[in-house]
Amino acid sequence: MNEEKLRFYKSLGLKLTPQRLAILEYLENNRSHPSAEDIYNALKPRFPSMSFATVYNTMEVLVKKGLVKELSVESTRKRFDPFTHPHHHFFCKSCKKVIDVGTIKNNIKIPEELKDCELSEYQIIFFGLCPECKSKSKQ
Amino acid sequence: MNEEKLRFYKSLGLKLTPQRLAILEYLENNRSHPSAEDIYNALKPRFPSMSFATVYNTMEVLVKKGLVKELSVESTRKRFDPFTHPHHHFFCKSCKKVIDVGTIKNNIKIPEELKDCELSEYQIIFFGLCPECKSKSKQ
DNA sequence: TTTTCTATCTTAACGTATTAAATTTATGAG
DNA sequence: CTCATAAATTTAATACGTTAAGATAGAAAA
Repeated sequence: MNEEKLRFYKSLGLKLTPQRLAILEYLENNRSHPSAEDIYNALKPRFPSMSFATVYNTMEVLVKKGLVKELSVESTRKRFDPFTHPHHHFFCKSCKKVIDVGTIKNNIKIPEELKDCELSEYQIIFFGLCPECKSKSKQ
Repeated sequence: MNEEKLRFYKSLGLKLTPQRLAILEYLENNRSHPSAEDIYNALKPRFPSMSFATVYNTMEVLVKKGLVKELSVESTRKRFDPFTHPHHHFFCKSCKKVIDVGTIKNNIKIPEELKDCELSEYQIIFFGLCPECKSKSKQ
């Protein structure tokens, strides 16, 4: 990771521990949608003493800083999205894979019902079977 | 609950036990978005022996039959929606309340990325603070 | 009514997320 | 560079939501 990146993370008020740097590195240019366990497993080899608490703590900080988004595609566990540009998602009900979907052309109008709410964002989630699971289910 | 409703539920192949009838009755004309616990608490007074397993089992059946939808607004617990007409949702990050939003005028085009997927539905979820939590946060 | 079959209940286990306390570490001031 | 401090990590325990298995009860069918 280069100097500029390091300065950037520091400028956010983040203490740069080896574990955090490893998590940041893992997330950089990562277009998957890892669960806490995915992150934990990925870093375990390099940091055998690493705990889930560290993963959750770090991810909470990163979400607050806007460096990562939290997905609500599953109702049993958190999924994180390191790609923060506006986009949407598909969720495969069978294999739990998430597929990125570009922004939807027709821009959504803010519904009348929400005129007194403070809106921060919206997500569109498509549900179904990914190509692999689709063909498996037809056998 | 009237005869017609009973016949309808039976026609779906549902065995009509008192607990199920109570859950169905609770859901009828219910425009909230209960969690399993909400349902459990609502029925506990009438059915002190009722267990969570029964709630989950029944809801699973109802979701399969299409009488209830499962929402993915929270990543730590399930929320159910007994109102199955097409519509979308707002989720308050603070009090976890869900607000219904009518269908969005511009119909969403199926994204190119998903052309090989088998799509079953999509959800649009707005996130932010509901009017109450918004005013509280400004004090 | 008797039999069969399914739903329910209880209990326990599971996966995931969160918390508290004690220890260790990064950082900035001196 | 050393030290003091605040912050992060570790460990362990705990909370929460969900699911599974076996025993029981109850509804439907004959």
